Amino acid sequence: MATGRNHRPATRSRGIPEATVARLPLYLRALTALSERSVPTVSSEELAAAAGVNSAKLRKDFSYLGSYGTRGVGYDVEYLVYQISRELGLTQDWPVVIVGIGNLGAALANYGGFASRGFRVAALIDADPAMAGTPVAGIPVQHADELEKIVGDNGVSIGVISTPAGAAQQVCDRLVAAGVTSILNFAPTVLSVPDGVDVRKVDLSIELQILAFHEQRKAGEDATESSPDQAAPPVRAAVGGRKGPDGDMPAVMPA
Amino acid sequence: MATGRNHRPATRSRGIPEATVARLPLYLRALTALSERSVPTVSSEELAAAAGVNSAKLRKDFSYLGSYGTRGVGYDVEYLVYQISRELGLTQDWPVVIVGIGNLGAALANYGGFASRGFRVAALIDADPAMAGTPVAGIPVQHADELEKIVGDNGVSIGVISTPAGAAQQVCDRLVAAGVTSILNFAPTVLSVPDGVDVRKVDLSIELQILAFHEQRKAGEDATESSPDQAAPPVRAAVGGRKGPDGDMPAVMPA
DNA sequence: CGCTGTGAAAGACTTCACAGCA
DNA sequence: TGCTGTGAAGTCTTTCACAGCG
Repeated sequence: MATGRNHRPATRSRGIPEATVARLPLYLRALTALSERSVPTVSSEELAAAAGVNSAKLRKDFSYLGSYGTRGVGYDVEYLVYQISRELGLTQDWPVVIVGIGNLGAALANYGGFASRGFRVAALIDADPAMAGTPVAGIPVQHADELEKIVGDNGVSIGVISTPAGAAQQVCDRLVAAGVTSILNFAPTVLSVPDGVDVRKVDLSIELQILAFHEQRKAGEDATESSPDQAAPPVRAAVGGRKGPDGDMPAVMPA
Repeated sequence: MATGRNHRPATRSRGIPEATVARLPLYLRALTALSERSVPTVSSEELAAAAGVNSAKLRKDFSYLGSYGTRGVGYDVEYLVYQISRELGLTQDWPVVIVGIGNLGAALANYGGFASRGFRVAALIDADPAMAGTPVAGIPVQHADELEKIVGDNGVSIGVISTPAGAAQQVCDRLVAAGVTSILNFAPTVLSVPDGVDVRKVDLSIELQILAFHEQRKAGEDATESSPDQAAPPVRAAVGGRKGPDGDMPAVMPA
């Protein structure tokens, strides 16, 4: 999923597997909920259920962090919250900027899940001068001209891009030039960045397309693909002799 | 990433690997951009760069769909757009409902990436009666009481949940009871659903936490973890003898 | 000759199953 | 006894490298 650099390319000794890192936030969320309910300890089975994974996976994941459980008992909730937070780097403060304050940017600015982890929204930035000064989620929007100054003054190393696709690469370049080394990209574009900069992306429509794929499968299990296609299947340019998936292909193939 | 059912649990004959399915939307996006620029053909190398993957992976992915390229030439852009769309089930119309019209719900309603694929926002639903009737992105918001009727009348099989975490499971249950079999969940909760229902989740803060993890790594490469922790490391309840990751641990461990 | 399509090898991740400690 | 921690096995994914077709 990450578009950024390859982590742990060769050595891989004390490194935590990427798949495990990606699940730590899930565990943390489940543990935080338990903590709020003052639950003192939890078994791998219970915690796994709360996080939506299976217990073997969870135990294996935790084994990369160290031996933080007690055999016959389970895990101490508070202690584990701390250990995972520390591992994820959430015991320190991360100032972030959000660039592009449309609906999505506003949603992000308002999102409680940032503040409650180590993230502090240092600034909201938008290219529209009309927005400058308007507070969103209690934070005044600043003009894009200020970007470099804001990043520098606040020591921002993480930037969030929620601009339209067309502006994303340019914003990205400026963020990187100003010193940002991690970027979360919501714009539907592939960003190119120099080595040493991490990019992760969230594309709102990709997940939906994956669901559609599986949904189609379900529907196709009994009825053999109903509904006439609305777009005429474009016949392949010059060459012939395509070999598609032989099974379920009605009258779509260009002879 | 998916919280839903296991796809292709045993048989795995004509199935496309899940990892490939997850990349098809990326290829589709890159191809669509090429198509708009009227580029007729593209090599695996070029397309891979545009999609942010490597070319071997791309060719392997396409090999699961069939032999749609021309050796010595590359892929026909239009033809490939069609084939991938079909494979993903995007040649048909997918009515979706979005439940929870806060900032995020509004952002989703306005998001162009849905409509341009096969997705049609059939309705926006919110629990707040004050919002009923207000149009968002040109679509009037309807009250949650109407949920079952809307889903039934429109034959909705995909639902998007952008409510607060507390409401998500309940909304999910109602969607499923009304006939929805695929759910995209933006609320930071693990949803439980019956077999046969797919859930995918997008958690805005998880990606940020993963970035923080890597960012911390970068910072720790030279200086050995500065800044005094703001929260006192909670000492483990009763038992002692924890064995953490030996290497980089300053004065954090509970003796 | 150039680029696709694909076996085969390598690598990453998950699951199993049980030894071992509290 | 009960549950963690973990080697080992199994599965999925990526990468290599080259045969083969246009």
